[in-house]
Amino acid sequence: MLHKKIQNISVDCVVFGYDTKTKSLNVLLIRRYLESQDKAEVLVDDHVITGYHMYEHETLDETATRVLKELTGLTNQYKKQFKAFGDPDRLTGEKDLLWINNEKFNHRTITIAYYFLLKTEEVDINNNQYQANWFPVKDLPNLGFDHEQIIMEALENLKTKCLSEPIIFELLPDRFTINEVQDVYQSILNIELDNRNFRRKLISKKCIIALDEKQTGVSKKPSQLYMFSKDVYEKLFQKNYLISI
Amino acid sequence: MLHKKIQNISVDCVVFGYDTKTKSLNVLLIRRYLESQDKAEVLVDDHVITGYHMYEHETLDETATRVLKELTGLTNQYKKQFKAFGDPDRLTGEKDLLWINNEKFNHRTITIAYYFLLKTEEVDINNNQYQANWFPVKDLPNLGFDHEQIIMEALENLKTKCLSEPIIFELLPDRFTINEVQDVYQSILNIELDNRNFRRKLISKKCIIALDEKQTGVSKKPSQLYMFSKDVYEKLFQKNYLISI
DNA sequence: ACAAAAGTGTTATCAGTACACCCATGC
DNA sequence: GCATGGGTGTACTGATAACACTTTTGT
Repeated sequence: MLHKKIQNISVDCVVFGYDTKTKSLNVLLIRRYLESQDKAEVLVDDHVITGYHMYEHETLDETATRVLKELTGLTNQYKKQFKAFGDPDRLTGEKDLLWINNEKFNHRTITIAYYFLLKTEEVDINNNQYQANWFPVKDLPNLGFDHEQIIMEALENLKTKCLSEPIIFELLPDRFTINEVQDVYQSILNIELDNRNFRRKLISKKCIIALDEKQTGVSKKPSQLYMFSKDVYEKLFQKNYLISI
Repeated sequence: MLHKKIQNISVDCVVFGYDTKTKSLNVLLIRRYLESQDKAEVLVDDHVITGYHMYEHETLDETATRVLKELTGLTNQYKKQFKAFGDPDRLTGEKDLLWINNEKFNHRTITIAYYFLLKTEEVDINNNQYQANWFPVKDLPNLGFDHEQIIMEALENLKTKCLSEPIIFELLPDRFTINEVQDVYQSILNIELDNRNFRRKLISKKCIIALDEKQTGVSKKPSQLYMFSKDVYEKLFQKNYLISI
């Protein structure tokens, strides 16, 4: 009883990570692979985001947290419920039908979609059963179900939200350089920023704290490291009601 | 088959309207009333927002549109899906249980919540079966289920959204005064704005068009009427990526 | 010494804020 | 003629945007 699935409700999770090396915003996808019964033919071989049915006893947030933990082992990551997807035809692609029949899924399932922001280096993708891999949002592979749409809407929401809340730091290591922050903004928003102006603006914030440390192991001028203090941010936060329609 | 209910999924609609007379942001609520079988006792007498089960063949947006139409007769109103509510205990208040048992509802129902923005004067609340009435968001009556939470989260979303999109005009008549717009912002955001600055800012926008008309039937200086041109707005729109964390 | 990325300053323009009085109308 | 809300102008301040060169390090 306690772990009874709700057959027609699932939670799907778009997991965002940022790769500082390639300066790419990535999504964690799992492989969807199905052979015919005689193993002569590959019926389905593409990718999906991670998700699972809701259990009777869970809140939506708990389901999302459980799904992320199962994939990455991580808990306490930034998460945001951003939209429910419930079109009657959202699972009716040819390969989706093959997959659903094989897995005995409900054809009429609505999904509550979350996105997570996490530090790529905290995830060991080789250490899980799902053949999970990072893919750049700018170059996604073939995706099953309506998952491309879900990822794109997650990204839209993230674009808006990163402008007004300091969630960008969820994607970076605890100690980061100013240029890394700029790179993440540029990757998410798909724009170019002026380095001097950006640097001045960011450093002027009290919640961005310069550390007594520089980068090591780089073959160039090592850059100053900073941290973000959520504590300071929350103490100084005041909502501004700037109407800009 | 076509109209088969999905028993554990509903769409609930927070209907916002603005009363220019009382300068109040209102929510349209329906009465929830239940007597005991011998009619000797009133078991439930409070209010809820409007909602209904999703049908198998519908998208979520279609369900929301249908629910609004049934309550108000209106279609084509601004609507926004803003959150799903799925706590296991969201329908477990004492009166909620009485109500659910009487209506044969599913105890474990998740709801996808929408809010609508509409022009109060377009709704005839006397002309429907639900005993619907407007209530100020600042002075809500007792609400059933988790509907107070749903309304409050809808309001939070509306607060954020009205700062960056011209949705405020959905709440006003087609022809409005600048001061009316200011009043709506003040009601939604619960702040005071400087009239001169607000007026200058609004009039400077090309999508706000002065009409060759003034108010009539007022016992004071009649004010200039304006309209909002969605057309002009969309032509001139450009996203600004102002990072303000 | 060279390559590679880090870091730095000034100016012009625009937007936001604060603030108090006169105006036009209906009664 | 008076009560009511409508409408107006200016000066200050802070933020944004545009723009090119020097510095520091590892190799």
